[in-house]
Amino acid sequence: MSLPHAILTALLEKPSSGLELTRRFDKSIGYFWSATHQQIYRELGKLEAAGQIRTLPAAAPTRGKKKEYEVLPVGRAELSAWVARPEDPRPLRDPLLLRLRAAAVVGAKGLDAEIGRHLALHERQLAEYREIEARDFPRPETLKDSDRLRHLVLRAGIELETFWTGWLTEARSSTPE
Amino acid sequence: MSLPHAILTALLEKPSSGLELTRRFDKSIGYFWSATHQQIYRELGKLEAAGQIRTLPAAAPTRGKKKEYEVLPVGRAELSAWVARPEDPRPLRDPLLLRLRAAAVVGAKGLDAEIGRHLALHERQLAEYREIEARDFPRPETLKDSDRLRHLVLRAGIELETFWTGWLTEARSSTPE
DNA sequence: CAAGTTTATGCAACAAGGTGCACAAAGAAT
DNA sequence: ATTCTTTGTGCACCTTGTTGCATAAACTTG
Repeated sequence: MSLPHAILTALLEKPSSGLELTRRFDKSIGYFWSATHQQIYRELGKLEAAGQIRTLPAAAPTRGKKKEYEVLPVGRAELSAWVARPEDPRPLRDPLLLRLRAAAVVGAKGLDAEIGRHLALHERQLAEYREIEARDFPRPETLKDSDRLRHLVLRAGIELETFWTGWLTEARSSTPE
Repeated sequence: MSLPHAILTALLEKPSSGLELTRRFDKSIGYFWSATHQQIYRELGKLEAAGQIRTLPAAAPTRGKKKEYEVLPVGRAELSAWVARPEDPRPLRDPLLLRLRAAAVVGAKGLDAEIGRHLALHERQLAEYREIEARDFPRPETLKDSDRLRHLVLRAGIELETFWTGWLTEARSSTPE
């Protein structure tokens, strides 16, 4: 139930078309809530039908059939209410941890390669987050409220990737075979 | 694509019926791959049709009676192959981080209560993991391979919950309103 | 032993996410 | 000017996960 709220947030930051949203999801909100373009188009249709967003007909800049959406007051109210709505954290669901557990039963043959591969991926993600932090939040103690929240979210990403790289390094050195 | 492998792992540790699996998922494998009983029954049917598991002879076919399953060699081979099969980590998907992001746009009213609630939940989970560690792995340096892998998985859980409690504590103290 | 509870299996329907493909228009290449 | 590519929207279908309900046997209790 979070995709519509992710879209509302993105549209409030800047009115956009479906494809623009898809691209912006790839680099900002998508870091912690990814979505394909089909998901986004479908959801835009639902949100429009529900009266939470509408298309901006006048603002079409030459591109073919492009449709730009903006958030209506009802949509903003819904998002605002959702921010405070109780919702339990999702239980952890990680295939790699499951694989270690399986390896404890059938043997860890070939697992070390996968661990190394994941380690490299997480190291890259961590580096990317750190670049964003250096670029967008050079002076964390002087942020206004909204930017402090954004920085907090980024910190979560950084700390999570830090955990993974550390844990995977440990795992690699202690995996049999 | 991980549920069948979770079930194969659980069945290799101990042949079980559907309901027994459901209960065991609630406390061990379910910590990092949860599943409802309907998911499990459906998957057991598929695995049996695929010839990876079979019912133990003693069981009767009709409704209401217990059916015990065990893993066949084909199933074990599939699980073993899956352990080494490349599979990228899933992108992070966390509604609470999304809510902070939304709060940066529409205001953080009521968010602090949710953060406090999540903090309590994660603290409880962390305490539970630590109890399991103290009970099952009192001397981590003397473990055999299979137990070292299980301990590694538990460590991941502990470190993840440690991250969340720390991050949420920080978030609570720096959330406006 | 009749009635209710617990244990155990399973179907139907739905919601959410994801893959593949179709189609239409604008711009670039030959 | 015709083909090719890119941009942009969207449908159809499939898998995974969840909710609610149905059914049947076994155990419990007055």
